[in-house]
Formats: sequence, C-alpha cells, structure tokens
Amino acid sequence: MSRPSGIAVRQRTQPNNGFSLMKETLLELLNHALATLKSEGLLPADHAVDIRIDATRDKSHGDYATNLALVLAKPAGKPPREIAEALVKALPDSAAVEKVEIKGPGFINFFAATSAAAEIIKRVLSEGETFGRSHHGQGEKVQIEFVSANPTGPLHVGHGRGAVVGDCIARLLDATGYQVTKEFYYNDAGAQIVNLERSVSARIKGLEPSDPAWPEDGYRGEYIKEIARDYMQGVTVRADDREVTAKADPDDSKAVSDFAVAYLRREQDLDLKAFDVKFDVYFLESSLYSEGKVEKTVERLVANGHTYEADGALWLRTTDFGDDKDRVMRKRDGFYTYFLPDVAYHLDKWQRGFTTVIDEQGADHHSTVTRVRAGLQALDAGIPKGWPEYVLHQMAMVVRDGKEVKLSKRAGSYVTLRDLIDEVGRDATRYFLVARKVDSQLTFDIDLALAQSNDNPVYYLQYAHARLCSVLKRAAENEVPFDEQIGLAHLDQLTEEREKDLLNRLAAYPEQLARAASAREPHQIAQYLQELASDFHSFYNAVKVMTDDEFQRNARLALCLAVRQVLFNGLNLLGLGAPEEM
RNA sequence: GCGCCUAUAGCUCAACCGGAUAGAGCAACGGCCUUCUAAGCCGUAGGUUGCAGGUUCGAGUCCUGCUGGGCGCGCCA
Repeated sequence: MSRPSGIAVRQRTQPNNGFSLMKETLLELLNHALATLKSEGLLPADHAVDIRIDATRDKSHGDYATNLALVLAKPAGKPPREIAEALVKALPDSAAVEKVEIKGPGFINFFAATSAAAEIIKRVLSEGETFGRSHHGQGEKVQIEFVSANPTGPLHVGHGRGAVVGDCIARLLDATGYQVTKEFYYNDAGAQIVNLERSVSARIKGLEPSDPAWPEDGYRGEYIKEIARDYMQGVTVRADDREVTAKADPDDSKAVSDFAVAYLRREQDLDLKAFDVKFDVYFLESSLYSEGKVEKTVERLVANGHTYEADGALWLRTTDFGDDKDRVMRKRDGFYTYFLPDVAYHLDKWQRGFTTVIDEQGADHHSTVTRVRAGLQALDAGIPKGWPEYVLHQMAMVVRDGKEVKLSKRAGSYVTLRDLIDEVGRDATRYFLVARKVDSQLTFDIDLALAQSNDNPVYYLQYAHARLCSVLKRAAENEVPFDEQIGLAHLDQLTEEREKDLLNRLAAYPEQLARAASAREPHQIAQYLQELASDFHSFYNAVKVMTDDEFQRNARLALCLAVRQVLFNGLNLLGLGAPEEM
C-alpha cells in the first residue's frame, strides 16, 4: 500500500506561491553541498540519501538541524564530524541562514535569519484556510467506517471516542488530498434487534425488568419505556436514513421492531449531531442479505475450496490465512454468523473502489481483524493482505465521584455521550476524547472535566484565538488601522525571540498535518495546537503588539493574523469551535 | 495457556521513519494587571522512562525474557 510519507521533506509538493520556506531553502543548500562532495570524490557519486531536516528541540542547537553527516559516515568511510565540516564548507551562502554550527557527534545546526523565517507569514496569509492542506492523496478514494453502533441503545462514551477519532481522521485525510467517504454500518435485522423488539413489547405490556416474565437478556434501560410509550401513541420518528410512523399495534412485532430501530437511530443521529459528526453513507447489514451479497460470498468461499462441513456447520479455514482457529460461517441452525456479512461487507467496500479502507473500532473487537482479513484473502479477489486498515481505540471509562460508572445497556446504569456533551460541552468532550493516543485507555473523569471547565485545555486554545481576534479587532477600530501591505513589507521588524518561536511553529504546521494524517493520529494536532497557543500566549505577554511604530505594529499584526489563521485551521481539523470572544 | 494494547514527574498525558540535556497541563511554592482579554505569563521544585539483557556512533522509541494493568480468545455482535 502506498501512503504519503508526509514526513520526508520533498521539493515542490506544496503550492508555494513563490514564498520559500526555511526548510526548503536548507534542503536546496544541502543538496548543493552534497553534489559538491560527490564531485570531489568524498562521497560515492551514486549514493542516494534521504536528507532529513528536523526542527530542533533545544534552541542552543539553532532552529533546524540535520543528521546528514552521521548518516553519511558509513558510506563515506569517514568520521561524521569530518563529513559535517566538508558539508558546511560546501554550503552556498544564503541570506536566509545566519549561522551554521557543527555540534555533538556531527549534527549540523542552522540558525535561521528571522527575516527569512518571517516569510511564512506571507504564505499563511495568501493561502488562508487552505494553508497546511496538501495533495498527497491525489484524490485517492478512502473510506473510513466508524461508530457503527447497532440501534439498540444510546451512544456511550466509547462510541464517542470512536466518533471523534474517526471524524478527525476523515478531516485529516480530506485536508491531505484524499476523497473521503464516512460510513456507518449497522445491523437492523439480527438477533439483537429481536431482543430489542422483545424488550419494547414487554414494556408495552407494562412489564418491568424485575418481573419474572421479563425477557431474558432484555434491554432494561428507561429508554425502552419511552420507545414503548411513543409507539403506542403513534409517533413519527425521522432519522438520517429512515422515517417510521408507529403503528400502535402491540401485537405487530415487525412494526414494533421497525419503530424501535428508527427511534434509536434518530437518538444516535441527535447524539452525533450534538457532537458535530456527520456521515455520508449508512450501510445496512440487512441489505447484504436482501441483495444476495452474503450468499454470493459463501459461494465464492466454497468454490475456492477454503471451507468444510463439520458438526453440522459450515466452516472457513481461516487458519490458512494466519488465524489461530477456523471460524464457523453458517451455524447448525442455518443462520450465518456475524463474521460472514462482515466479509461480504468488506468485499463490497473493495468493489466500490476504495483502495484504502480504515475501520475505526473499539479494541474489544480486535479479534475480528485477523478474521475479516483472512476471509477476504480466501475470496481470492485481488485484495492486498493487510487490507483493510484498522484503527482500534482502547476502552474509555467514565468516572464520577471517584467511582467508575458501568456502561451496561442491560443493567440500565448509563452515562451516555449526550450526558457528557450536556455536562461538559461539545468542544471539551471532543477535545478530551481525541487529545490522546488511541492505544491508551482513557479515563473520562466527569468531575474533573467539570471542575476544570474554567481552566480546561480546550479553552486554552480557544482563548488564544479569542485574544488574537480581540487584538485584530482593536486594530480595526484604531485611527491608524492595520495595513497588511505595510506589515508584509516590514517583516524584518520581527526580531524578538518570541516572534521567531512563533514563526518556526507556524512553519511546522503543514508537515505536522501531513504526519498526523499518514499516521492516522489526530492527537498530534491537539498537541501541536497546545504548543502553538503556548507560543502565542508567551509572545503576547512579552511583546506589545499595538506599538506606536507603524512598521513594527503592522508587522506584528500580520504575525497575529497568521497565527489566528493557523489556530483556526487546526481547531477546525479537530472539529472545535474558534470563538472570537470569550 | 494464547493473542492484541499498555507501563514516562505525586496525578493526567506528549515526545516527529532511533538523535543531542525526556517535555506540557493539573497539584505545590514564589512573582506579574494605572498598557492590546490574568480562561494568561514568568520562575522554583519534581525522573534510574516497570525490571533484566541485547542491537549501534546514539534507545523512552527496535529485539528477547520477566513483572504489573486493560481487552479478547462463542455455532454472541
């Protein structure tokens, strides 16, 4: 599978409008030096090397550094420091570079001229909302499936984590040039739906979960009672993908079932809407049956000779494809296991032309990964081995009053996603759920989120944006308003250390976005935004923007405008609001 | 027993295909509003990156083993 490397510095992958970024400049200089070394015979002429230029962590190492000399030490057969010296000697002069140093084992450190670093402002302002976006994906069709909750209850915090992670990955891929389809898959006709119907019917009869006649494993939550009431009142419910009017006939189990599914789908839609998550496609498991896709998949697997009958069931020999045991496809009772429609569904995705498919799921379903991939291999349909991709998020736990709130649909004790959004707000909920790596478990402490509500990490970002808007607004009201042209013509006024920090941070954004997208890790953006906001707050406290010096003031306002833009773009990637005042 | 994830400051978490002296927030302590939003800033303190080996110029990051935690191992989804 080809993925954009994103990280490697490449020439001309970004539209640059003639503005040269520091890294691009350094890359050119190093390429020159490299060619010189080769022509002098210090390096094998045919030696290819991927030049890496990193932003430094430590300012005493300059703004950018390369380990090029260390990488070249082996092929050149010379100590790294010697190569570093030769490289530095061969570097063409550039006004963009203030100083070059060799440090440590052979790192070459570059100190950028602030005026050259300030060029990023021009690019940010000319590209506006598209700054940071790229065409790495070249329009490739990507599908991301996430949430995919069955309509048997409201969404909980685990679904919320999946929802925001999937949604943000979709935003990242869209921003890096992919054509993204967001899809929600659900079962509207299986055993769980029968259970749902029985539960609602029991409520219609006035039964309580404590009654002996209550269906075994029935859903006990209060929401079932509400469905029963609305069904008997003939209510019409409208979900994103269906609309159903209740028949109010307690004996029509099909009608009860249809209504309950539509009702819960609508509830989930409302949850997702409150969370600002939208889908392009709702895919029904039942359609795989009604359109014969399940049957066709079975036939194909049988024809390929990967199946056998045993104990009255039909098995797929998934062990041929790396699974630890074979899996039942068709049960003794003639029904298929969930696994088969899963395979049929993914074959359908492949046939729809999605060369990259990402399944975002809870890690408790991780055993399906090997199984589904094995099933797809057994189809012999030309599907690559590691397809589809999976992003698995670890469990999210809700804590209130220092105690875990169990998320049991059957027991009915519940903290729903909507509860969280109502209590701590959409932006804070999204931020908490997306700001950390998906591989780590997550504790969502409601009390903490509430207690911090005045002092929340997401507000830190939004406050930075609001502050910037305020400064820019003040400038607009001023008798000598902000003149962008004057500002851009005097970027050499930006000489403060805090200003340079900000400029370097702005310049890192496009790469940061590309890296987060190719790693499918939206938390990287949250991290970046914290750093950007921090740089801005430091700058704001250390440097007065609205000075009397016309050139300096306008240059600083241009910087502010650029920072505001990047903050806005980044907040947007995470689906967070960018308030103009707080 | 097997598989996947995980272990970093008191707590919650970062750390860019392996890079230089491991960074933030919260909590603690000390400062900063007669000037652009103090939901902010500056400073102090806080670490044997679970343990033991290995790979190499260099390891929180890669490999092996061990320990602790989570999840999974249905003819449930």
